[in-house]
Formats: sequence, C-alpha cells, structure tokens
Amino acid sequence: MPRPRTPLLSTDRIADAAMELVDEGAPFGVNAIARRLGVTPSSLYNHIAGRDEIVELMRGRLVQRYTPASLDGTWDEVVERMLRAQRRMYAEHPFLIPLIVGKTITDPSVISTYDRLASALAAAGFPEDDVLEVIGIIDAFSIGFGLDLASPDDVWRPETPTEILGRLVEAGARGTTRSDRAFDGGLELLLDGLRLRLARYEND
Amino acid sequence: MPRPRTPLLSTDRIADAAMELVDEGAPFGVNAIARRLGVTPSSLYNHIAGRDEIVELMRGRLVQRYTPASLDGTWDEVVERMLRAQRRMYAEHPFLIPLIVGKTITDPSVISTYDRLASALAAAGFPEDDVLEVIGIIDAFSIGFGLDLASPDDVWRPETPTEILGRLVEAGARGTTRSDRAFDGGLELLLDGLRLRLARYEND
DNA sequence: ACCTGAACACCGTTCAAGT
DNA sequence: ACCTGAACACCGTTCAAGT
Repeated sequence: MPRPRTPLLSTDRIADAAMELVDEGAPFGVNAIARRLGVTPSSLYNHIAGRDEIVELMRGRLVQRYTPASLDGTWDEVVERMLRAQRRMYAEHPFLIPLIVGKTITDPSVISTYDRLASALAAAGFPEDDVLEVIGIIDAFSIGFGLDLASPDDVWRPETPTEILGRLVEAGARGTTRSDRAFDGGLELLLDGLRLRLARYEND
Repeated sequence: MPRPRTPLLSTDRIADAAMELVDEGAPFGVNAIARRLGVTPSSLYNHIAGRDEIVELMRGRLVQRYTPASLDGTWDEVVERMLRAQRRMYAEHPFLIPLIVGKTITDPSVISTYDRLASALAAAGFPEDDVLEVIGIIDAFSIGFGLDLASPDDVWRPETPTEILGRLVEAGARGTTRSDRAFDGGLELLLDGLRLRLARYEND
C-alpha cells in the first residue's frame, strides 16, 4: 500500500500513539509506535527526524496538559495544586525526566506558570530574595515524589535478614498507597515549614 | 581463548567498567561493557544474570562510596548526613538516575543502610507504622535536590516579558549557589517538620 | 569454572522502489 | 508526497562447545 490518497500519519498521530504507549507503561520506541499505528517503522521517517523528535513532541504536549489552568486562591492552595500536578506529570512520564530536568526552561507557557507562582508567593509575603529559593524547594519536592510514585510496588526486597526493615516492609503499605502516604506527609511538612517561615518574616 | 587460568572477569570488574561508561554519559549496555573489557558479551553472563543486575551492582557501589561511615548521633544528625551524601551522589552521577529509578532495591549493603536508618528513626520515637513513610520523604527529597544540583546554571531563561520572574532571576543566585541555598532551606523545612511530628507523637 | 561463537528476536535508521 | 520492504548495524540473551 504505497502513498494512500489521504495520509495515514501525521506528527499529531505519532505523538498520540507515543503518549498511549507511555501511559500504559509499555516499551516506548519507533517500532512499537509503528505497530500501534498499523504501519511500517520506516513510514514514520516521512514525518519525524527520529526517535528524539518524538520525545520532543511529547514534551510539548505534557506542558500543556498538566499546567493547572488557573492559579487562583491562597498561596498554599496554589503551591499544593502545582505540586500535585507536577508530581503526576513526572510520575506518569518518568523517562522524560532527564530531558526536562537538564534543560533550561524557555517555553513561554511554562515560564508564565512559574511567573504566576512567583507572584503568588511574593504577594503572600515571601521576600523577593527568597521566592526563587522557595520555588526551587517546591520543584525538588515534586520531582522527588514524582519519581517515588513511579517506583516499583516493592521499593525494597531484603534477601538477607534485617534488624527492622524487613518487618516494616511486610507490615507497611505498598505501591501507590505507600507513595501517596509519603507524598501527603511530605506535602504537610512542606506547607507547615513554609507557613512557619512566613510567620517568622512577619515577626521581623 | 577459552577458560583462562586466571579469570578475566568478575562482578567488580564489570561494575567498574559500567560506572566508567555511565559517568562518561556513554551509552550503557551489556555490549558496550564487554567491548570495554575486551571480551565477548556472552562472557558476562558467567558472572551476572543480566543487564538489571549490573545496574544493581552500580547502585551498591555508589551507596558504599557515599554512605556516611558512621550513623551515630541524634536522629536528625543522621538524617542530615544521609541527605547531604545522597544529594551529592545523585548530583555527581546524574546519568544513573534514570537507570536505578523504578528498580526494586535488593543489594544487601543498600538494604543494610536503609535498615540502620529505619532503626535510628524508630529509636528516636517515630512509630513503626510511620518509619517507611518518613524514609520515602527523605528519599524523594534527596533525589529532588540531587537533580536540582545537576541542573543547568540557568534554570529559567524568560524570552518574553514577565511580571516578576525575570527580575528575580537576574537579581538572584545562579548555579551551585542557588541550588545550595534551596537545599539548605529545604533541609531546614524537612527537619523542622519532622521535629514537629515527633513532638506531636509524644503528646499523645 | 569460564570464555567463545553462533544464533535468536529485537532495536533505530536508511534508502530504492512504487504510486 | 507518502508508504513499503529489504537492508544495515546495533541490542540483550541463550546455549552448545571447548578447556
């Protein structure tokens, strides 16, 4: 079937298929995408330069899909909403993390999101000198917990006797439950800590 | 050259070669390791079960190299020392992160480190039901800040006008200074929050 | 016990051929 | 312009054969 009169493929369709694979946790690759689209791997090269470009296509979609539409509310509501959204994003696409993390952010819509977060924090009373520090903390938290959410059901599998860890692992929560609990605990810690800081500023 | 009288390979030698590759950012794989060792890929399978085991070996080395020798002191000293060490580890070997993330921890020395941390937290008064949650928080934290330390000097480069972010970025710290400050702030937050939790437990 | 070499099923990518 | 099919160099893994 050469050259159909209406094209089978497009960058959009390729990106969609790639996202589906990732969301299923299936192995991601040119061949797998082609299989899913009922097409030969080589066909894709009429639309994309290679595997890397597909990753770039996905990154563009991610930013749009995960950025909270509105950042209204009190500063701690805003922080919580952004944290939850970013955590989900990193967790559902952990293999994109090295790309996103190692790269300077220039995408206007992403910049704008950080800008609005910065405004919210400044308006809440955080001194301008500290706003970027707080944002850095928030980012580290969401990446860390995103990765944590993406980790396997059993984080530890002791094969030698342990003092206490083995017992805790057997008694404790696993998988999503475990990760959610750690996230909720971490979130509470973070917000409590930030509120404490804010109170200290106001006492000066 | 079958069966040399003194073996060419060992798990140690394999792990060494693997670490060299990863730290160079070179493609990591069984074949690449074999090439570096001047050996056939299939030879490796006399010493390791497969690709995943090599990753576990690397994790084992890293943890041994970076884990503080002693875990003495108060629980918050222990947590701080582990956090600083882990952050350095992730930051100095960023290419390893995508490899080890998502893999169940089985390496005995790594398990033992977590075991000692768990014991320290339990001894400090954290209820056993919460110890794994706290460890999860600590892990997320160190990975997050490790990646932050490994990120580029300029995290943001606004190319369109911003409300406040552009000004903050220009006025604020960059590179290691920025990341160190965020880490110190985050560490303080974390320890404050954990101390608060501990106080709450004791009031019940 | 430990290495080789052939073999297998998989990758990502290129390119001539077809319409 | 857009898809196919053959081809290439790579991957991780298995296994019989050799000492």
